[in-house]
Amino acid sequence: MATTTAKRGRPRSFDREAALEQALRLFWERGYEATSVADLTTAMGIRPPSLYAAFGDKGALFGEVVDRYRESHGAYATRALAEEPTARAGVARMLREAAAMATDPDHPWGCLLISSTVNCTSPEVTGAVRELRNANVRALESLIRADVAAGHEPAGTDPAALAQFTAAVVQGMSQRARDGATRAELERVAADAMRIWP
Amino acid sequence: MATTTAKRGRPRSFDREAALEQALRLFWERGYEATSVADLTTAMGIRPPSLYAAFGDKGALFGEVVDRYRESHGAYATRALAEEPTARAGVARMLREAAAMATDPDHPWGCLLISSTVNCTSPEVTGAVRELRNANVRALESLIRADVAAGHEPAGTDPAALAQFTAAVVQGMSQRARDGATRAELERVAADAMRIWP
DNA sequence: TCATTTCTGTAGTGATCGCTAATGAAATGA
DNA sequence: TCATTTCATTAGCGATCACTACAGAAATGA
Repeated sequence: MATTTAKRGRPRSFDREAALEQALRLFWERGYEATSVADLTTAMGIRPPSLYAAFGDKGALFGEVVDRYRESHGAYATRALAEEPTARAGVARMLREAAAMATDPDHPWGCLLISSTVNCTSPEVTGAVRELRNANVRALESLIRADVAAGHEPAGTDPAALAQFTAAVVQGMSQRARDGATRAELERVAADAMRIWP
Repeated sequence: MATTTAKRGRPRSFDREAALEQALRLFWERGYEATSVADLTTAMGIRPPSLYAAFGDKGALFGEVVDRYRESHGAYATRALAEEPTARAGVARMLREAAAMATDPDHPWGCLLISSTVNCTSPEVTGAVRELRNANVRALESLIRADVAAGHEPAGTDPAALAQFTAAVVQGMSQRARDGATRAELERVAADAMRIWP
């Protein structure tokens, strides 16, 4: 594994996790393609050979950044859907927290999974992150469908349509945050979006 | 003006409008930054000096592309809001047509004004197009406000919130289209979004 | 102590970026 | 005809792209 601690030879002189966090911030703010390896090494405080030895290449580093993002800043969505008693309550909480996350002044605005691979020339990178987004839509649809089957939602509920609508709103909120929309404005968008539930 | 016909000297040997349309397609599909001048000259069928003589530089060419887009593929939104009798009817039509436009197989998916400058390193280009988006939100808010004042919408209507919500949905639909959402799926999103109107 | 292993810093690689100098070709007006 | 004007072509500018060969430095086990 890339994260195992070396037992022999000269030890790494930088904090791998701290360097990864710097890379995450940079990719979040500028996107995959617009972030150069020179930008990364400067922000991470290391030289190119150290980056390549520790992370492979730019694409593999971005892959680790995506994983780290999903387990940290992006984990609120999975948590909201898993912890709330119904899909409806989960989506409401997810949208509410998305408004707060996307406008948090402590980190770049918007969602890394949504913005960082827009206009990316690498089909592999673009496709991998797109697949994560589309998988999230399918997972949400399944969650709603299960809730309808269990009688937690009205029989007229359309799981696919609700999932698509929710995805569009979340992704639109991310873009609006990048354009300067405030947390209050996006919380209002989130609350309005919930009114379409049957 | 850049569009006036030359009266003396060797005439231009290519169709400026046709070349501009090719540039529009490329910028629409790949975004501003990921489209290189070499890509552009190949698609436009000209050599770099001809591009620079006719359009200035890459940024100016993109500016003309944006203008052309707003007057062609992007004009449906302004038309919808201007031609329908109420803001509500205008927004409903705009969202419906946005679903069709964003998934039209005859051109790149999504909206050029929304996607082409995401992750762009030029503050001028990014800022100019962001301002167009934000101006559209403000214009929609004013339209709704005027409609409320004229009694065409219920007194409880919140123009700013409705404009933000509509902007988020439109921008989310563009992103979903780029991820492969179908016209029918986005038309359903558009129809659902209208249900939040009072 | 010393060979082995792994990391770090210097200094690049070839490719591509946006852009342009220089020259010749094709039109005009006089 | 012929000077003038404008465009097209070739070729290449310096800067930056992702990435790496190489050598020295710092740890290990024997």
